[in-house]
Amino acid sequence: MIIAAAEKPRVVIILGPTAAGKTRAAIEMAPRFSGEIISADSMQVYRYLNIGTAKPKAEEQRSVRHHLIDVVDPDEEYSAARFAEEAGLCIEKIIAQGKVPFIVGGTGLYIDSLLGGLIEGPPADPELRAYYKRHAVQHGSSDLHQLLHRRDAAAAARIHPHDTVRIIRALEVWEYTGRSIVSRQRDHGFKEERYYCIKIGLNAERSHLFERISERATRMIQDGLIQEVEDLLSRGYPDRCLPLQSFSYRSVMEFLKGKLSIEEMHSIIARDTRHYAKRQLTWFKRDNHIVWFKPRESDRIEETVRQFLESPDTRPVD
RNA sequence: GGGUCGGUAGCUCAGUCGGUAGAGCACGGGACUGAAAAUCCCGGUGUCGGCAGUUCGAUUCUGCCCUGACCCA
Repeated sequence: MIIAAAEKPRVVIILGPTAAGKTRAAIEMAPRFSGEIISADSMQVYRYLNIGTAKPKAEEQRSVRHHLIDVVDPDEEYSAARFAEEAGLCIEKIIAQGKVPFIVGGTGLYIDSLLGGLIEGPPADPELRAYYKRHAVQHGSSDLHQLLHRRDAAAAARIHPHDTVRIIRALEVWEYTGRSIVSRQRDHGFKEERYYCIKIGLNAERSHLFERISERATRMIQDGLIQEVEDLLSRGYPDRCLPLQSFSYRSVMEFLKGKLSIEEMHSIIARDTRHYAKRQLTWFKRDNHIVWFKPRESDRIEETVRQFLESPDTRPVD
């Protein structure tokens, strides 16, 4: 008896730095291939954060089915692991309907953990994290790094003494499993390959991208970003909660406290967004499976997606 | 017209008792495995306003010019 190898689910990924035109491209492409969109954006999962996260507008979300937008409240926790799990379920459902999943977003870690899985490890322990964070504030992050060094020297060697977030995660993994986070990372490398995918990268010339970022910041303010923040605060969400600490929102709160003029607020939002775009590009650059396009190259993108969807399931050669 | 204080990196400024200069931010590069729009690391990119003088050597001292702010007329 011959057992045919089960084909891996086919998914289309659209990724790239912020403001490169991913949303637009996705809304244009998905209907042509009877696709549904799964947002891979760590901020668009939050309800009520619409303008500042450049969430697709209501009518855009109606034109194509969207998933993993507005799934948690702003004071809830979300994580790469949860994303990978939920996005995986969405993919199953979409494929069961004979449709094509389009994963669209700029959160590189989310995309990689969906495609390649995360290392085995304990979930976040908020109390433990708060405890170590206090320690770092009182004694300095280097002191916390010393503590990690005593328990898990291999992890300490790979994590910078100032990188509090990673020091804490390494300690968390150590305490729950008694094993080093690095021994797990070493062989993992997001290599799992759960899906057969094409990665469409969207990017523009740096100067052009920066112009788009500045224009978008202007538009967000015109569209009512300040009101959005006031609404969030009046709903009772504390300004400390994670999504409100993200770049578009924290500057608005500084403005509301009178610490920034509106012009300063705009330029700081634009600056922080530029920095973010650069970090995203650094993340994506090391992935040589991405096929890069400029914004507005719909025809070429469509052609590439079509070839991928019609091709037999053979992995492209590196 | 006279006077005072300025002109140094993209911006704000420091500095050189004469040996061609350095901070913050911007900007560039990088890391990243359950916080990732988070967190962190590395990098100075320059006719020192212009021209002349003194000097072995001038961004630094002198003179003139240009230019900005302020003050007096």
